[in-house]
Amino acid sequence: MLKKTNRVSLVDQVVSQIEHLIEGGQWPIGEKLPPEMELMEEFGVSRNTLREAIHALVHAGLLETKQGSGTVVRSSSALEAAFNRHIEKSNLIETLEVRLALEREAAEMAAKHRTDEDVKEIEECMAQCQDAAKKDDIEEFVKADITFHQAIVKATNNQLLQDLYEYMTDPLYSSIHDIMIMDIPFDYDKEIHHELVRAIREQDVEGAKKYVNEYIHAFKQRL
Amino acid sequence: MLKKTNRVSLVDQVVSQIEHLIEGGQWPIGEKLPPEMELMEEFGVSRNTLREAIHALVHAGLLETKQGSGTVVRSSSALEAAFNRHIEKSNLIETLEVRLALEREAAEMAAKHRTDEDVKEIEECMAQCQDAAKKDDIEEFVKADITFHQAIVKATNNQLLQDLYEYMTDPLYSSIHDIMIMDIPFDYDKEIHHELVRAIREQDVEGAKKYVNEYIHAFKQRL
DNA sequence: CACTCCAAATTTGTAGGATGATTGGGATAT
DNA sequence: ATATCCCAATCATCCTACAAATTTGGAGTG
Repeated sequence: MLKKTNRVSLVDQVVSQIEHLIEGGQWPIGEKLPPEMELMEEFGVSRNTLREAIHALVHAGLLETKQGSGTVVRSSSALEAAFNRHIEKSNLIETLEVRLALEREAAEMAAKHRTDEDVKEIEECMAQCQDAAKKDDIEEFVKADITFHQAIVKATNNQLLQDLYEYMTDPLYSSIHDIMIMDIPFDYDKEIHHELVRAIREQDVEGAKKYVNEYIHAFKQRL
Repeated sequence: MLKKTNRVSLVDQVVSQIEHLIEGGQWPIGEKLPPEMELMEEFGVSRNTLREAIHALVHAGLLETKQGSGTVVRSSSALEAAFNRHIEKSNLIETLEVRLALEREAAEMAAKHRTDEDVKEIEECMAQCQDAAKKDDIEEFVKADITFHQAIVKATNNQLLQDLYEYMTDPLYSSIHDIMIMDIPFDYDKEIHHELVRAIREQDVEGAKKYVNEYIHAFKQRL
C-alpha cells in the first residue's frame, strides 16, 4: 500500500504562509501588503501562482485588493466571511435562534468559569446600559446591551463560542434592535439584567440558568 | 459625491457563476467539471482568470482538483470547510461545549416544532440504537446514537442549526466515541433516551428541556 | 507660497503562449 | 487474461505583454 502523495501545490503553500503571517500578527488588519512583484520574489513563485493564492484569500475574506492601489489585510478570520455568506442565504429567525442557544449556554458557563476580571468588565458594560437608560437614548442602550451580552460570552472562556456569537451578532444587529424597541414605552429596567449579573458574580449557576431561560422565553415570544 | 464603483472583477463573476451552478444543483456533488479549456470558452475568460476563480473555490472547499484527472464538485457548502479549518486551530473541549449548547436548544425546539414525520424518523433511529445494544456492539451503538441526535436536530426545522451541528459532529467523532465508552461495563439502557423521545413525541417542551439538561450535565461531568 | 491639473510611475487585472507533472486508459507483448 | 508501456488528456507553473485604476509628483498658474 503506497502512501498517499502528500504533494501540496505551490499555490496552497503560499496560501498557508500568508495565512500564518496574518494569524501570527506579522500582517495585522489594515496592513498593506508588498506589491505582487516583491511577494513573487519573497515566496519564489511566479505571478500566476501568487495571484491564485492571493485571490483564494480574497474570496475567503482575509484580504482585499484594489486595482492600482494594492492589497490589504481585511480580517484575520476566514470563518466570519464564510458565516456571513451562509447567513445571507439563510433566514434571520434561524440565525437568531442559534444565537439564543449560544447565549443560554454562555450564561451558565460564565457563572461557572468567570474570573474577577470578567465580573468587572460585565459590570462596566451594565453601567453603560444604565447611563444610556438615564439619558433615555434607546439607540445607545441597544448598543450597550449588545456589548453587555458579548462580555458575558467572553466570560465563558470559550474562544469558539465567543467567535460564533460575535459573527452572528453583527448581521443580526438591525433585527435585534427592532425586536428590543418593539415595546413602547421602552421599559429600561426590565431590560437591565441585574439578576443575571448577580448570579454570575456569585457563581450561582442555577440562578443564571433560570434567569436566562426566562429572558430567552420572553424574547422568543416577540418573534 | 460619486457612487462607489460597483465594478466586479471577472474572476469574481466567474466564481459567482460557478457557485450558482453548484448551489442550484446543475453541478451536483461528485460531478466532474469540463476541462479548463472548455470552461474558458464557456465563460469567455482567459486561463489565468478561470484558474484564479477555480482555485478560490477549491480553497473554499467547494471544488477539488487533481492534476491529470480533472476538477470535481466536493461540497455545496463553503461553511463546512471554513468551520473545519477553524476547529482544527481550536481545542476540542470548546467545540464540544458549543455542540452541547446547540443540542440543548435543539431538544426544546424539536419538542415544539416536530412533525409526525420527524417523530417517526427519531423512533427509527432509537430502534437502531436498541438493535446495536442487543448485539452488544458498542461501535455501532455510538454511530446509531449520533444519528439519533442528528435526527432530533433535524426536527427543529432550523437549517442553520442543523448544518452547524453536523459540521461540529464530524470532527468530534472520535472524542464523542471515547467519552461514551468511558464507563465499563457499558450501560446501554442509561444511554437510550426513551424519556427524551417521549417528550418530543408528546410535545412536552418542559420535559424535553429537563431531560436534556440532566443528560448534558452528566455528559459534562465526564469531561 | 498655495492651488490645480496633468503626466508618469506604480500596482493590480486580464490575456495568451509555452512547458512540466500527473493521471488514466488504451495498445501491445507475453 | 495479465502485465507493461506509451500516449493523450488535464491540471500546475512560469513567462511576457498589455489594459485599467490609482497614486504620486512636478509643472504651471494665481
